[in-house]
Amino acid sequence: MQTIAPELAELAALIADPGRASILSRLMDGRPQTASELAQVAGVTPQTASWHLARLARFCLLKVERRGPRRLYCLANPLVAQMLEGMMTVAVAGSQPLRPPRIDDEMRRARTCYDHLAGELGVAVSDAMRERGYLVLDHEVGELTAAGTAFLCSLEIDLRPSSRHRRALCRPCLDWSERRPHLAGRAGAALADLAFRRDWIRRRPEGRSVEISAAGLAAFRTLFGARI
Amino acid sequence: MQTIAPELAELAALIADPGRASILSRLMDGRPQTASELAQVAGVTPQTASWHLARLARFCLLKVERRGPRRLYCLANPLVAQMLEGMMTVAVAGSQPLRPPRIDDEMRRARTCYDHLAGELGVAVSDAMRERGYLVLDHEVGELTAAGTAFLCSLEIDLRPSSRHRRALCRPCLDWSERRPHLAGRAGAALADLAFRRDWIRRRPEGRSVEISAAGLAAFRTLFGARI
DNA sequence: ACTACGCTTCGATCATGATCGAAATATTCA
DNA sequence: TGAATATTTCGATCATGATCGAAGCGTAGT
Repeated sequence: MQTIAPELAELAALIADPGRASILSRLMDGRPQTASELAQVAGVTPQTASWHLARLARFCLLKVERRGPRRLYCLANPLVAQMLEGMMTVAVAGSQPLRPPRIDDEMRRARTCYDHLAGELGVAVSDAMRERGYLVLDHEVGELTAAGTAFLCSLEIDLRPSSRHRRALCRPCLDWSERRPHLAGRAGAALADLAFRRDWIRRRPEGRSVEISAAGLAAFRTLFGARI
Repeated sequence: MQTIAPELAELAALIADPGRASILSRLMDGRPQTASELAQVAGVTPQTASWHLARLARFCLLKVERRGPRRLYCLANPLVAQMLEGMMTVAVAGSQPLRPPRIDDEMRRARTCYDHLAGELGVAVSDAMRERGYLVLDHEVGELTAAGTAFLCSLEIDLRPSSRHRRALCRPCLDWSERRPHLAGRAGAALADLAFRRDWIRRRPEGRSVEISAAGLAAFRTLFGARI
């Protein structure tokens, strides 16, 4: 019986190293990062990181872009991000009984998940939108209502599909720190984009977590009705 | 920065062994199987398989049910199946350039993917339903149209949600052998269930692949318009 | 209670691959 | 062209975990 089990094992082995897992996890913030930065994140020397990055890129998990003397790495495509999403969801569930849930507070509070909001912020915004009837969001399925579409349009959020790749408008993404679904898909990405543009949230120099500005806190509370 | 990278790596390491990958891949057919069967699939001795199974079960990737002197193992929950789906999709894409795509012919022809149809059959049926306007199916998003709902109802397919877990009615699952999406979710599961009940397809004693009966071939062609 | 069978635990062996120092390569800027 | 910096390649070392034989355990049937 020929199956894809060998390929599956090969892929898993690629993620099974703590250093590479850290790199992939870090790249889930969607921003291209240099080999040196990723070496630091992984807690290994640059030459070791280089070896890890080469393996990940050879398997097309990573895309590399040469910018001057440095190389910027990022996840190869949304499929990889979605796969990691799924694995993280199972990972926290599976390792739960043994390990105390030691998650960085800033990370839990607010972060980006590839291209959309996650953490308490992401879940709170999604919950609020659901309560207002803008959204139907489940562990497996998500749908933006007419009212929700109108609401997002009133915020000048562009929900038109990109020409390149067709993407789901609205889909759930299981938040691994909150263990509840939050909004992902084009709508989630557009919302995060808006939040950055209006300076509601700012990327912290270190890590995937984001800082909620005072204006952002007010906006999420009043505009969305988020309890945060 | 505390992340879930360690847990992610731990989970990946669990799948990274060829034997365990074979076991997980095999269990994707949705049927509980004994430790001995799985040992044979993995190509290892029973005591080695036992060790693998214990590790998988400890991480809650597998559920075990004691039936007499033997133990039946199956995937712990649909989340695990969906994660493996995602990994397989990336795995075939990533390892493609190097490896010749040596996939078992029967497997490619028709198989089950956890609870729905896959392979040429699964894709052909999904394509046909799409062409008839029953279905909108994309790499990321799926929707059953009113006509599609009516069609499935006319086949006496029960689309009511199960009380236990809410599940998506209609979602795409990327077929790793065909590299195209096929129908999954409650609708896909119900359709596969119907196909088994009407003896359109039969499980082969060995492996995950299914055999299409003569009646099945006729049914898929005439009822669905599938080119298969 | 005894036997048969499926499965698991223990112990020892062995192979794969992660790591880093040292050195080479590539790119930009002066 | 030469210096500075980022990154990769090479080589040697070392640790983790996969494997199977042997033995132990638990369940079902006689």
